[in-house]
Amino acid sequence: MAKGLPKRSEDYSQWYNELVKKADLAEHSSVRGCMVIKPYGFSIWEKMQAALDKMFKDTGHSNAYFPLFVPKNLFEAEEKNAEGFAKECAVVTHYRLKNDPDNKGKLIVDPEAKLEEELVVRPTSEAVIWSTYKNWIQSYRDLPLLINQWANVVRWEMRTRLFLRTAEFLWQEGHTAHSTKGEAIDETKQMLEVYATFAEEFMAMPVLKGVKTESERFAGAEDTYCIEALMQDGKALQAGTSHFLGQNFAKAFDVKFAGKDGKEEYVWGTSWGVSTRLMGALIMAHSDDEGLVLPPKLAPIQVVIVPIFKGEEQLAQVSEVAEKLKKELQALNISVKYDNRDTSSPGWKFAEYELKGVPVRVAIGPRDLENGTLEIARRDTKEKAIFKVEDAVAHINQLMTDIQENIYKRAIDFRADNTTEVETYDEFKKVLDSKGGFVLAHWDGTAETEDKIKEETKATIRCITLDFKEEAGTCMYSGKPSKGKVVFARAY
RNA sequence: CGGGGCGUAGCGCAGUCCGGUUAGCGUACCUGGUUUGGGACCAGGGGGUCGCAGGUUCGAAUCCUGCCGCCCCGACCA
Repeated sequence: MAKGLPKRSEDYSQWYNELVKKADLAEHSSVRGCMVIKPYGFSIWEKMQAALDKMFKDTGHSNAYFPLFVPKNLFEAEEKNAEGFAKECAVVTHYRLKNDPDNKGKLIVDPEAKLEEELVVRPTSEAVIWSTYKNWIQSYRDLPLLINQWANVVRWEMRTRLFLRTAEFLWQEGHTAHSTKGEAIDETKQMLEVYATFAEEFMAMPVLKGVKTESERFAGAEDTYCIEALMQDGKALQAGTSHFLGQNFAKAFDVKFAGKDGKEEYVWGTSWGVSTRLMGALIMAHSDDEGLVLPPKLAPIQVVIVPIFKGEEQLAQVSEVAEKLKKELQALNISVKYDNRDTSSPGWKFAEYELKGVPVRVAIGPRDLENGTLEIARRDTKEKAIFKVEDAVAHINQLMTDIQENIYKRAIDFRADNTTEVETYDEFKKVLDSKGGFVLAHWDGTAETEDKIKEETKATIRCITLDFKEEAGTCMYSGKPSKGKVVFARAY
């Protein structure tokens, strides 16, 4: 077990916190609730970005960038949205500092430099973007408008956790405008599919696709679609959302287009986003008491080669084999690190790369040189085996696929084991307290019932899944009629 | 915003209750040597505004007052 890393079974949340820090993903900054994403953590995020960005481009979207600041009058234009975020907005009220006359060397806010119109630091960009779209859209020929931006946003959260909820976070937000309702809904669903595909194929993390209930819906949206993942501690995590905005923002910002018939109509909108929260999801979906377990497709280093040697001469001999292997793997587009530092021992390196989740480790030592072999270890199962040097490349290449599939399968099995259907409220509570996970139960469709359940059990309705099957029943809480079972869980 | 905790070397901590050598330990770092198939060892060395500001005292990391910051637990949320 990794030095100083708490066990998941003893304290899951401490395990998470420590892992994030020890694996060099991120650390707390001197600013409350904000984090520094460290190079290793950031390179995972970059890999996520690259994969997602390609998927966005492949579905016809273009990137753009809109400002960080939102004038208050713009921000409040869409009332529901403004209301929803009002409690957690950072606001810029002044534009200048000056020397403190009473305290040499210190600065104070210059009271004379008060802004007439306060600027809200964006908690999301609908307001700025829709006020811009007003100028970009005149006719049906300008539609659809398919824009994404990679940006930071600020939400003044009361309680924060590295990656899972920070006051400032990085994300992408797609904002599209369409001429018909149907097209906008299709876009909303398409992007949900993109997210689900990304989660499953790249993060190796199975997700439920569904629709949020009214109380969980994005403020200002008609419908919020989401992907929900299950973490190893049995809590659910919303990993991405895609919103059908109807004409709400178009009306708030007066974005109309002339149709072929010359009639003016409001455009239909969508917005969708995933954030650095995905880092938290990735960590909690696969990692173990030894450290991170990264899917090969997102691992900054896919293969690490550790030489075992005495003296420079031996290192040179080992290096010959190692460098050759490295080149051959790189030719297959596999990222390889050859760690030939003589400043730490092989054992130390083994532990270190396990902590960091490197999928495959190769060790080459004098014994191997004699036998023409090397040792290959996989992070997900901790299996080690000796291979002929000439078989290594093919085997490692195969491992990239195998590990990706194995951890995905493991996560699917875990989710299956932790998804429970219940009929009664007693059963519901028992499952929540014993194993957690997704709990499927009948619900009468009212916000009141949902609230009561949340209050009493801390579980929320994660979503009504897209493959929701109609099945008459009675609500486990109120006994009123229900159309089918929805997914409950305690969530992050 | 409530409750709790913490702030002493890069990191992790002891020392604070009960004031008193030159502020200590582990780890990391530097030098030299021996090592290296699962977090090596020996020897030597460098590194501190004890969170900040006042106060009490012959003397403050330690006591008093005020402030600041961060973390954790709750209410709110992606």
